[in-house]
Amino acid sequence: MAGTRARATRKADPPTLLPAADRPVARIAVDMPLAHLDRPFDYQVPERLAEQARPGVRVRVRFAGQLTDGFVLDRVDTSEHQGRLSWLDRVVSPERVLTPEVASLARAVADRYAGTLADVLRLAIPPRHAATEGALPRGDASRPEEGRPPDAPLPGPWARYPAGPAFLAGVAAGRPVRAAWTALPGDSWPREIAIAVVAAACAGRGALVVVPDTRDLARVDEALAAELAALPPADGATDGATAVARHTSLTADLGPAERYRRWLSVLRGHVIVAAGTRAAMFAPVRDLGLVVLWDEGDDLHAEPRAPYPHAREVLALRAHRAGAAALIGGFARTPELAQLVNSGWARDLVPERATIRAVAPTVRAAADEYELSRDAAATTARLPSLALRTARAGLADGHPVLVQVPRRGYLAATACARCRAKARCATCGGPLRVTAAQEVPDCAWCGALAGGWACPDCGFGQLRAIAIGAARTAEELGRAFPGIKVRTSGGPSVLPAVPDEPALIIATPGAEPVASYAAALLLDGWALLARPSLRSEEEALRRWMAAAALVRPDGTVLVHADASLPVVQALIRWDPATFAERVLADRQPLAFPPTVRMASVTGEPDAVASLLGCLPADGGRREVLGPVPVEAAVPPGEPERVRALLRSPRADGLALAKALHAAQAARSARKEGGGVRVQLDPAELI
DNA sequence: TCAATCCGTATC
DNA sequence: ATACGGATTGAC
Repeated sequence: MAGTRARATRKADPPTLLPAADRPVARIAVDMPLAHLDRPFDYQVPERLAEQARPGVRVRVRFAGQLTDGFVLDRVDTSEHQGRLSWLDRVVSPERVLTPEVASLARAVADRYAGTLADVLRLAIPPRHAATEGALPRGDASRPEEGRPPDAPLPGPWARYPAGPAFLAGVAAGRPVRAAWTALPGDSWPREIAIAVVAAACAGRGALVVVPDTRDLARVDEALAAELAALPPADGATDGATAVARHTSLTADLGPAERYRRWLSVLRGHVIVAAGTRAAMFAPVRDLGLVVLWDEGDDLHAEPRAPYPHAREVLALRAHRAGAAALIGGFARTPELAQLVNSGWARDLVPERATIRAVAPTVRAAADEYELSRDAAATTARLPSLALRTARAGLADGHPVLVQVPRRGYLAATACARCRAKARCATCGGPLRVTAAQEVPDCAWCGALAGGWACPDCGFGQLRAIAIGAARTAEELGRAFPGIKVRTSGGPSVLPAVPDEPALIIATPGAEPVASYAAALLLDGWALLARPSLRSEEEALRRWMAAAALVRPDGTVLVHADASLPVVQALIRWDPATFAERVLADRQPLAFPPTVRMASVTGEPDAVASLLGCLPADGGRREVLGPVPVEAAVPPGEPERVRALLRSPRADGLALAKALHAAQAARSARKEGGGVRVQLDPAELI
């Protein structure tokens, strides 16, 4: 002993430490978001932790000389590792927070998005709150199937969809039926979701509902409470609270204690249904039988933290792996969902035309382009007379009238100065942009200069920048309708609902108060369509339909856009599914997502170049566009940023993600600095 | 000849 | 990240 005293830095393991008799090796997912360390590490389980160190528990381990958090993935007999194993330092809590289902889902999500398991686990598992863990009743709740299984729910509002009853029966039978749902206008969608959830509960399975925001969540929550309360309590229920409280809602804005309490009640099986916003997509619902995604086109479903997973993708992956049913939809539809239908993964769940005619308002389009283009700041001239007449008639009916105004501040894009077709790069199809710094427009994707551009539609040779005029609409309308109450909803102050009385309700998209409107005016639709985004059309349609869905069946919707445009036709016909299919078909020959897999690499020029240089060779099917400078203004002193796009066939998506992961691993192993952001399926490709 | 420092590499 | 090992440098 005395001989080793001099080696003060050496950590002397107490000689009393003995390995566990049973499976003495723990495989640990260490909380270390470095790409080259994204794999399990083995540790020796000391005897004293033999019982506690079960798969799924949080632990502390000594990793690279410092104590780090981690999760036990597995307990095994032996390790493949050549060197000596460290001892597991501490089991933080006996709670098995990482279930096998979520562990393997998180791994799949990391692989899909070129991210690390550690990053995904941080999104999936909320921070621990020790006091809450102790306060909540321990152990498993009784399973619903202990009693007589309740009768499958009656289709109710689902009978309005030809495929509705069959879908519901499939869910109730525990089959992995998957639907791409186009919801009928009106306010019955929360109840439709709740009924599908009840069907899953009848099969003794859990359900998970993800919605974009807390407003939608409140409505789903209410519907779930009503529909689940109607279920007979399970006969075998051991405590009254368990039998009644069958669902919970999860949002990020709850405090840490309440957030963890509700999440634990899902984990422990006290509730079998969870509804929530984005982060709930990883909720450890037991026996998952159904996942639901509402308003699948809302960009809130895209997680802004690495590795930037999208709720649609995660829930589809999850349903697939768990053998659960899936209900994905909204009023509108994205080409991504159309792709899921095309590939055969999901089946259409859409209403028939006769039903739509009966419940959807009449939609009319008024372009008034000439008037608008002459002077965007003109006052009442901005409101076509038809709009004023529509509003007046609606108010006379004794109901509120909704006015949807796009938000300000959209980026400048370019279009043909004559026919207004969006200007695209001749080389790769990306959008053209004009910056103050240069006279010749260039492509935002590949950087190719577009000197001598000519419009492919009309042959005109001049571009114009597109920007949106001020939205002084509320003021103008107030003047046009003296004596009528004008209320606004949007930005920081969102009205959840308004009473059924004559009033003008001015709202930005997504902030429309729930009401039974006599009419809706969808202003500046042409400007929404001119946004420099690949998604401008589908996004415009989504916003229009969300507003139009609040209008009474005998009401009128007036959209401020050219009626001959397919996207406007889709609104008039209330047929977002066909439109999404068409958008998808249009993107095929252009090699645009989602018909191809795209990834973006953003960061300082050197870092992006080095990452691209680290990419392993591929079979030549991968394409690199750029890098080009990022358009966004750089604060003084900040380094310039560039972006490269990678494009590959869909079938090579996993290989693309793997290559990007490998490139990041090579860079992080070499300690190369400079933040590089790697994003698969980037939301905006401007 | 020894110690202080640098660089590269592994992290169970 | 950080910590360690091996190589390198520099002072006695």
